[in-house]
Amino acid sequence: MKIATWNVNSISVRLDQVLEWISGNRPDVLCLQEIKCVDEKFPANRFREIGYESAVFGQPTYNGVAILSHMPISDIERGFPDDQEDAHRRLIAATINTVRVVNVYIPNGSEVGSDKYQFKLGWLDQLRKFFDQKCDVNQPLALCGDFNIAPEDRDVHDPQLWAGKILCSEAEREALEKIREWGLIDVFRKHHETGGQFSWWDYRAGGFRRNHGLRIDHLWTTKILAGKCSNSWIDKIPRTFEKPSDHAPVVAEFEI
DNA sequence: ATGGTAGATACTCTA
Repeated sequence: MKIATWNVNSISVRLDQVLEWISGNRPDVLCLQEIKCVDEKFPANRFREIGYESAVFGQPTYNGVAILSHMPISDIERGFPDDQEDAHRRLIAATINTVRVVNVYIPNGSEVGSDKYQFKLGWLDQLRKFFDQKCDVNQPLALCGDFNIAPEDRDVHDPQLWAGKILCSEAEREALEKIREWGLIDVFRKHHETGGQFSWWDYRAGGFRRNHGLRIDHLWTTKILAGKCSNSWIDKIPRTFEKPSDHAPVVAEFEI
């Protein structure tokens, strides 16, 4: 079973690239973030034409997440249980082939100390509570998405430059560590010890050309599923396309 | 210390 996650930064702009990538890679599950469209505008028919059904949780202009699969998608859950109607749409969960897939677009946080930073830390607390209340650590589960956090310095191209900055600050890393402590394993790190492997490069200042990136897109699984993970990698090829997303897909394969 | 780019929407906000 192959599971992938990709922040596409607008599904309407990136549709042809996503269709091409699916055709070339045939993931069983593809988690998308920042679709930036409402449910009615999501191109579900285009994915159905190539054999993929979708579960969508969109909103106008910002955020929005979706799960695609060519296997049956069941028990779809959208947002946190106590969300208000106007809450950011950043989480969708579903069960596919016995795996509970939790797809998240964790807030960016803007700048350390800002209101958006506080919102990010609060959202991470809510995510930990979501696992405590709604998920079973003894079952196969994958948390996938754009975490907007580089967990360690080896996930950062220039740790000194980024020290204490957004995506790398201590409080963000601690809040993410609390989620890991619920019972999740970074399956990319299970297969790759070395640093310098990134999933996001800023559009500005030639970030990709200079390899000035961060590893902020992740696939973390419960122990029972991590034990079956045969490989995980970041596919940098779509980042070389014309008009790319600023993120590359992250993939993991499981022997189930 | 600052600016650089991209996307959606509406002349600005978010990343």
